[in-house]
Amino acid sequence: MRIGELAKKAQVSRDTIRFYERHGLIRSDVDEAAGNGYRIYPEDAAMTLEVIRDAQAAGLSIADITVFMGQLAAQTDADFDVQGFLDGKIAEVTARLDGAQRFLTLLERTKVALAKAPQDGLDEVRKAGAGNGNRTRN
Amino acid sequence: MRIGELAKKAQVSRDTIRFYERHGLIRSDVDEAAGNGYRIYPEDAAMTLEVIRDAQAAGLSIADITVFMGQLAAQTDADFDVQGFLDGKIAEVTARLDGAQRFLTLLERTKVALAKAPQDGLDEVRKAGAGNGNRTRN
DNA sequence: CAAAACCGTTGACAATGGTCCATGGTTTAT
DNA sequence: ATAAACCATGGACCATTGTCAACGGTTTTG
Repeated sequence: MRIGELAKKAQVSRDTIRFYERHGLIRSDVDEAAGNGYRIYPEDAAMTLEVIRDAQAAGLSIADITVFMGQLAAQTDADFDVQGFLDGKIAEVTARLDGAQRFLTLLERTKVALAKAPQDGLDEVRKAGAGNGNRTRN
Repeated sequence: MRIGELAKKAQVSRDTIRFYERHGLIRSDVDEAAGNGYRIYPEDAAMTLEVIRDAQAAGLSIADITVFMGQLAAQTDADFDVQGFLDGKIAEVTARLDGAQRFLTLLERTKVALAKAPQDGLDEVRKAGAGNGNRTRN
């Protein structure tokens, strides 16, 4: 499919797709049949873009995602510690997920407290504070 | 406490603290007693820094966090739709959390698959694809 | 067929979140 | 008392993640 269709399907801009492509996250081939220089993107590209979105939500950088995609595509690099890389990322993402979850709880508590007592009454929230959204460490 | 102590306690650089302060996320007062220009940070600043970390993990921008902190500090702004803001952020964070969770699942599946079949055998993972980490939409 | 919509490439621009450096003063440890 | 460690301020600098503009060609549509 052409870039415009993909962009619409995946809800990202054409420029973003090109940006990802420049960084090796997506690939396309020039349509040799039609002699225009147009590029054709594989069907699964839309799915790839979803994975990228999720990976970004998980806090991975473009560089990280590129590595991960490389492994998914079986670019077996020999002497690159995939398990190490994956373990590292799993740990990072888990930590980030915990933090995000904690913050979501705080947001929700704030909302309730603020709805209840429009002017004040946030002290409970403030006291509960940073911690305590199922915290384990500390 | 002084900036160095806070930095150590919260595991961020002094520069980062100053950066946050410039953006209104943290505040400090000049120590008037001691006539040096040194600044004193309140005890709860370390906790604030933890909240900031969590909020960032949840994908909020510094600007967003500033607004949120303002509300927590009861900077009641009148005619600012706090509930709307909170609802919006809760929705955003929830979505991000879902995406991150999905990606974490993918990471874990990849790890297992790759451990099992060092050379290939990623097709199962690839086929399961983007979706399917408890997805609701689509 | 003409206008509108699309495509490619290149390179500049921008916002975000920090980090680093220079300068000059203060405190603490030896 | 002197060096090492700390502090403040200001501004330059950096990577990341896109976005936009310009230019020229192609396809689609009315």
